[in-house]
Amino acid sequence: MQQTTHSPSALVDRLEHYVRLQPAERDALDWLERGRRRFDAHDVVVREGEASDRLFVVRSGWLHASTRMKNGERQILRLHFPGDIMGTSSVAWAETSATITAVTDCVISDFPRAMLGRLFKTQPRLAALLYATFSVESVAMSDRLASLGRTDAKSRIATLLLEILSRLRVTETQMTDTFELNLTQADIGDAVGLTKVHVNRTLKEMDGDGLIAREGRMVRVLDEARMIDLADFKDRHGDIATDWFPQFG
Amino acid sequence: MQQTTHSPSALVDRLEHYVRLQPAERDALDWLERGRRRFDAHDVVVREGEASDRLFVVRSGWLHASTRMKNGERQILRLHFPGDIMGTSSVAWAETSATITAVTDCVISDFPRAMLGRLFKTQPRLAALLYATFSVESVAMSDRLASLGRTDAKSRIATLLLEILSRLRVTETQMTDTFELNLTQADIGDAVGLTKVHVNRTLKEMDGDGLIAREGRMVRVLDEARMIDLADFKDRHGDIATDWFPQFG
DNA sequence: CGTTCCTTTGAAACCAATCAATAATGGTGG
DNA sequence: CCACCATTATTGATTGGTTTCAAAGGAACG
Repeated sequence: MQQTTHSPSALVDRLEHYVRLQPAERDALDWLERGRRRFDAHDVVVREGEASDRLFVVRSGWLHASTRMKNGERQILRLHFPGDIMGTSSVAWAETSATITAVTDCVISDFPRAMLGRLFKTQPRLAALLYATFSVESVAMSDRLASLGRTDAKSRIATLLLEILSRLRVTETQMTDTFELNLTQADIGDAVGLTKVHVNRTLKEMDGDGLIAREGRMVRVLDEARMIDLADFKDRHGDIATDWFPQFG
Repeated sequence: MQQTTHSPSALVDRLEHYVRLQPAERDALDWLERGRRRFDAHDVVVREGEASDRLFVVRSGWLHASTRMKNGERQILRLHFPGDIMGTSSVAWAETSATITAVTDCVISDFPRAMLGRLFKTQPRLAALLYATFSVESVAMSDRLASLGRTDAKSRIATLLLEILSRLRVTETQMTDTFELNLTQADIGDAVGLTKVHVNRTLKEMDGDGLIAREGRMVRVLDEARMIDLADFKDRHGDIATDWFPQFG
């Protein structure tokens, strides 16, 4: 089970990782997390193609966004962790573009997109911050695209593991090199474009290489430097530029 | 060569495809396109890893954003057409995350990210619109991710061709089923994660199937319905939801 | 008109998928 | 607490889509 933060708002926690927020800004964000909803692992939060004008904030747990293809195969598009905003395609369309599924038991909040409109009006600095974090996500997705398009199985899985590790470290400051991998091997395959069989063989190989050690669902990254080199990994979850943001107030 | 619009601003053109803009909003956008710079085909606009605090607007021509991997391979991350904003990773970092290269001769404008900050403050409705179009791009990238991860060569190339066609139709209203494909087969391979050799064989096969017809660089989509079915293609460049935007003024 | 880039084609090798089956694991109810 | 069931992990043999290597035409350009 994920450890959750003790702040009233996971989103505030995540964003304060980047900038110090004003009380009024914290208030505005807290509004986005008024409603709490609980989901069990494997529950579907929203289904691809459903009408929705809502966005979601992850308070605790892991989820993923996926799409189902005509041939029956599934592609996991992104993983979501505490502090993430999900369902941003709702800002562009009346229907969701992906299915959001709980990976672990989790707690999420949801709010209507109109609330985002109000926030853009009243809190321009927050709007800029949301734009910047969206950009971070977009670049992280580009990294994954390059990983799928131009690297082999071992590198793809290494990229995924490193990305998870990096993202977890944002909200769990005490994290080191071990974490609970809440995904099945089939899930991993759907995330990186491989079959579960080949994921299994590749994990075994990485284990044998001394890159990782596995014990049940716990994964320990034994040689992070070598793995970063193997995957050509770039950590996108460090600091971001905030100098261009409009002044508060 | 691409036909360019005759409006003073390609960005305004593209955004008015979604909402009717106020004069003050058009003015604000025009500011982003003050500086004009011309590039020849194959010129590099910015290189991955370079320091930059600027964003770009495409006025005419095609470009692409790519990244080079340690093994020497290249992945084309996205294509850019007139009206697109490029280099958005500058809103998050001091260094560019991708190399932007001119595919054709082109004209682009650039502006510092601080100008975006001012726009977020003074034009919240435009900020919301930029957020929404960013979301469109992000979903289009998700589509490409699923295409690379879970479909074969023919479907990947079909997806790419349909995406180009769809995007060109946004700014070139008279477009039908024929366009000049300004990419080499090696470029196409770098975009969809295949070798140029296999791209060649696959295009030939699609030609033989009656899906497309080629004449030099001109590509005609002969059976768009079948191609959409083959690629499981979703057109993301239609209308977007604007109801949640804050009121102007 | 030569040079360079791009396209096209063939043969062989390879990484990952498929097919098939067996072991672990975890949760559930009696 | 244990038997049972469903899910997940693991392994082997085979197939196949794509890459690699190599080389020859074509097209564009100065």
